[in-house]
Amino acid sequence: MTTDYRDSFDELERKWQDRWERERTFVAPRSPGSRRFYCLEMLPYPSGRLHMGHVRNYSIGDAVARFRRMRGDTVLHPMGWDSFGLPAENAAIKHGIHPESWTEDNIAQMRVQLRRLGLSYDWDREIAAHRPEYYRWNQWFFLRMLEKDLAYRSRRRVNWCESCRTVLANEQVEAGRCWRCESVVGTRELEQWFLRITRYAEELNADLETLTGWPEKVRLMQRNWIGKSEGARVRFPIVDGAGGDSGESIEIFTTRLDTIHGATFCVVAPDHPAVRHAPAAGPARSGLEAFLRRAAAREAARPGTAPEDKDGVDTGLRARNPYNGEILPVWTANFVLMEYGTGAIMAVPAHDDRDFEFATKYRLPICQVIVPTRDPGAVEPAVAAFVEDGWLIASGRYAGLSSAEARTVMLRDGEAAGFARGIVHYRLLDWGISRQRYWGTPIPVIFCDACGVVAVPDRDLPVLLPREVPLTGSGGSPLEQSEAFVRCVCPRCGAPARRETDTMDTFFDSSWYFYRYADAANRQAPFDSTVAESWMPIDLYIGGITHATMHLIYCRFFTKVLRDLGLVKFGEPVRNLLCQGMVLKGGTAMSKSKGNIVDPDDMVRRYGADTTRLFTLFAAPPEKDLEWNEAGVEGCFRFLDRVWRLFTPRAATLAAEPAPAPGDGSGDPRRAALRRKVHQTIARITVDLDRRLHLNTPVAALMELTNAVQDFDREGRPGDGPFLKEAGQVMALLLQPFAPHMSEELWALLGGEGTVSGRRWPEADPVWLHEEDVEIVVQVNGRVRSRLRVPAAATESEVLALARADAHVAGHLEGKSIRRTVFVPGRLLNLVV
RNA sequence: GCGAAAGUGGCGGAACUGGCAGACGCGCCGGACUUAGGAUCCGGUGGGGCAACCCAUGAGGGUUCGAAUCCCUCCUUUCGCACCA
Repeated sequence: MTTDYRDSFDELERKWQDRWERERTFVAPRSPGSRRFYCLEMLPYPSGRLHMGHVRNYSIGDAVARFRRMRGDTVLHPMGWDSFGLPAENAAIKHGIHPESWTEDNIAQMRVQLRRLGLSYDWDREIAAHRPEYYRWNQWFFLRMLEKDLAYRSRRRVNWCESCRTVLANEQVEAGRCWRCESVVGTRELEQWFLRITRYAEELNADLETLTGWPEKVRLMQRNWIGKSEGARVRFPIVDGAGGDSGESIEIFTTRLDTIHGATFCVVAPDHPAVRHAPAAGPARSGLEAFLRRAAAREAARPGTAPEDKDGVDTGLRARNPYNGEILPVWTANFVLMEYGTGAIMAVPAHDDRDFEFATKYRLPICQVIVPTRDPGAVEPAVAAFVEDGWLIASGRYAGLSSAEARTVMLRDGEAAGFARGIVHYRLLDWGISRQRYWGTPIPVIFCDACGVVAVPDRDLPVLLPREVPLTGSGGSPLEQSEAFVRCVCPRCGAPARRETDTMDTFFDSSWYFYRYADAANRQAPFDSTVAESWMPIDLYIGGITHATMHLIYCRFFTKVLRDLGLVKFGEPVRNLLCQGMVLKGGTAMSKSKGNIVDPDDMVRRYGADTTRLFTLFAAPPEKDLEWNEAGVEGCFRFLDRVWRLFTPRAATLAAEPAPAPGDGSGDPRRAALRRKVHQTIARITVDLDRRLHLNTPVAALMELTNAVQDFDREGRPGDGPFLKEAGQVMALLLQPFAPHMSEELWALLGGEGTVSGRRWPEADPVWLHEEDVEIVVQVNGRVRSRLRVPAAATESEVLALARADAHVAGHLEGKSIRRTVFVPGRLLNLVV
């Protein structure tokens, strides 16, 4: 007796989940053999509830992991928790729960949810960032970086989010707003710990070239973020009223040294030191002060955003262009930023859009020195800046050179004369990791009045986060309130000392966690190098695009540091990166405030894990956004239901049938067609998973196969058993990546040996892959006129003869002569008349 | 503004290196079985004539025997960056 799929999926899915766990099916060995596959999904923050974005992410990863396992790879597929961070602390403040219990409760809940989805994780390797056995290694890495001068302390103006009451790294400020709470970010001057990621700027940029398994989009975003620009610094001496050197100078940064003869003024940032040296008296003075007030007011109103209009004023200072001796006025204006380059520029209105706009507004001279062709006729007056490279004119002895040549030659001359210096500039800034919050890794340093900043010795790690700390959400670092934590003795001199009370940015935690998975139980070291190297780099890393310039730059940086510490031999942690799209409902991302959340538990309860997973894979290709559609979920459920009804009522009978021999059925067109479909489906799905990472088309192929079996079965005949059995067993095997529970159940019912999870992926029998008869499309002048069934091996002349005889074709050939024929064997014949 | 990606039925999406456009699913229409059906099964489903043909992959042009696919121009959408010198 059989039951409805609707009544049995829950029990069935739980049964297989229990069995996988009991048999430790997905536990990976300590080190893999030659064929390994590290399949990783970005670790979640334990918010307490899984959302559909997680389900999609993990369904994609699980499909790949299960497929690779069946293909014979030793697969590492772990899961863990990015469990430090602000929400736990906020929950503690709001509800009076300790962040630790809040976090652990959430983890427990989410683990249950993940298990119910039947994801093939090796839970033995589970990690959680907030546990001392994990974060002690954060501290250990920090100390290594301190030794290498990769971590340093500096007083700086930093981004400050008032709402989160903490510092933000540059990467965490998006258009002037906090990446987490979206409130406007201000600045504060604070002593902070920084990681010298800029030391790796060049390598981080150059190695992007080697990341061929990454989406172009992410590489581009990183390239922009690193912002490499090659140029020169040039010193412009400040001259006094008589034209003599004042002894002062301003240094400008330019990437277009070739245009320097066209400089007609200089511009410094409003907060540039030179502004303070502007003449103290004279009519210009009041204008300057008014401008500085305007700039300050604008900055206070909308910090960190670009002003709407260019605004500036002549400082009264004069500078000499060292390349041609020309005396230029020095302006200060709101479009020049102190944070970039030297905070000062030479303005070349003829060849820079911003300079052009500014010069036009203030009627400053525009002087053309680059022309688009080597040999221009008359030079037209500029109506817009010509910003491309070209050839130099009006540039003294450099006239006639190309822009590129000129940059090289002029830099060399300027360096020889001592007023220019070639530099490579990066937009990337050092990573500020200090956070004035409780729920994070304590930074392992001690301040001693006598010895200064002292590193906590390795033997004293971990520096434990004290449990009882008042959390109010206001004031400085919460750890300052814990006397027992703060007071310590200096490890160097033994005098009373104070501990650092800031904690680490949680992005530190997630920058290396994938190494820990490789050797999660290690108590002596963050990981054993040999073991980690046997699994790393990650073969496929799956997550959202949101981390393109944060996590994914930090973790590349970290791996380069680990390499330089001698812990690993490679410099890039991720071979292939898949950025999956978002899950939308009604065209926008699901969110509580919009009230358009679809609860994964609800879906699993109503349709089961298989259906829920199947839908997330089927409804859209992985990298595109997916619109949640309940009717589509029903469709996936119906598909599984159909598979169920097709095979389970007679599973016992089929189980007793023999498998068809390799050539069986070839004499019977109906049976041959089914076997062909079965084997073609194997081939198709294998290619899609193996080479293209397409997950929606394999599901479609499985549906087609089901339809074919249904059609075959409609006119069932005695002796069909072996053929149905083959189809059912192949179906069971191919379903494993997409609907693993149904896969196992079907396999078991059809008398399959062992479990599908423990079996090899099926091989398509080449005999059934090629069709004996193929349909050839006959075109006349590129338009389809007929279709012919011919033997696969038919030659051009044979097909041509058949085509001429075809009534449809003949009608279009009447009264015309064939000028040319194009024949694609097995595909098409095009007659050009 | 700069840069990137993408535009295919009513909808989600197929179409490997240029070779049958619309696989598969949803929705819709018709039918069967039914007391009933939002279950299941069968048939149909890009548009126009409804027959043989014509028109269709954002718009326009080009290359080609042949273009959703390659090239050019434009439009739209999404994303990223946004005075980066």
